[in-house]
Amino acid sequence: MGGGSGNSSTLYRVIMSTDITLVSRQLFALVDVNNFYVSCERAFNPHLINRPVVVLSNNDGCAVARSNEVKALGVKMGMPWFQLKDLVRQHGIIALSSNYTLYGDMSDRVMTILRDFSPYVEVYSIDECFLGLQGLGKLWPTATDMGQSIRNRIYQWTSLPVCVGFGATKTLAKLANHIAKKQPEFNGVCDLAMMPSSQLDALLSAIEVGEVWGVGRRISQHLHAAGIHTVKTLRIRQPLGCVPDSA
DNA sequence: ATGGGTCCT
DNA sequence: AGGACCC
Repeated sequence: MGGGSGNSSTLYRVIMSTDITLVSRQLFALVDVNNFYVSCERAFNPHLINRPVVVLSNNDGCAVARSNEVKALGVKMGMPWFQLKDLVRQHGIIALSSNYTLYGDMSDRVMTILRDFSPYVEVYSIDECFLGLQGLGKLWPTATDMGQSIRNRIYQWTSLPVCVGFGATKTLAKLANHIAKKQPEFNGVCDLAMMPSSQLDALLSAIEVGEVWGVGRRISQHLHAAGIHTVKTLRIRQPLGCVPDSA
C-alpha cells in the first residue's frame, strides 16, 4: 500500500503542495478503497459484513487491515499478534490470514474501472490510485458528481466501497480523501479544489499535521516545536522550514 | 514476541 | 545499513 520517506526534501514537498496559494488549474483525484483487504474478504463472504474483522500480515504476524468495528475496539495498524490475540478473544474479532491473490485480482478490477474515468492514472498502491483530471472536459457537472459516479460504479461492479478526494495537488487530493473517509456528511467524496476558503479553513484547522501524506511522527514533532499543529497553520506558516538543502 | 514495501542519508 | 514513511 505504498512507500514513503522522511527527510527535509519530503517536508519541502509536503509544505509546498499543501499551499493552495500555488493555485494551478491542475486537478487530481485520489481513489482509495476503504479497509481494502477486509472489504475484499467481505465481497466474497457476507457473514463478515458488520462484524469486527482484521486481516493479518504474511505470517499472521501483525494486523494489516481492519474493519471499522475493529478500529473502534482499539486495534492499531501493524499491531503484532501477541498484542492482538487478547482483544480477538475478548470481543469475538474475526482474524483472517491474508489472501494476496484475491487482493491483487480485486485491485486490477478497480484500476480497470478507473481507467474509464481518466487516461492519466497512477496506481499508487494496491488499493489507491491517482487520476489526473486536467483538461478532460466536463463529462460531469462537478468533480463531486464524478466522484459519486466513481463510487457507484466501483461498488456495483466489485462491491468494494471507495472514497474519492479531489485537490489541486496529489497531497491535497489525499487530504481530501482523508476528509471524505472521516466525515460521513461528505458521502465519501470531498473536493478541496472548489471549496470556499472559510469552509476550507474550518476543515484544515481540525486536522493534525500528522495526517498529511509524508508527515509521520518525526516531522510532526518538528512542526509542533515550531508551533505548527494543524494543517491550516501549516498552510499559513508555509515559509518556515521550507528552504531546500541546495539553497 | 512484529509485515512488506520505497526512498533518502 | 538504518531511519522515516506508507499502507
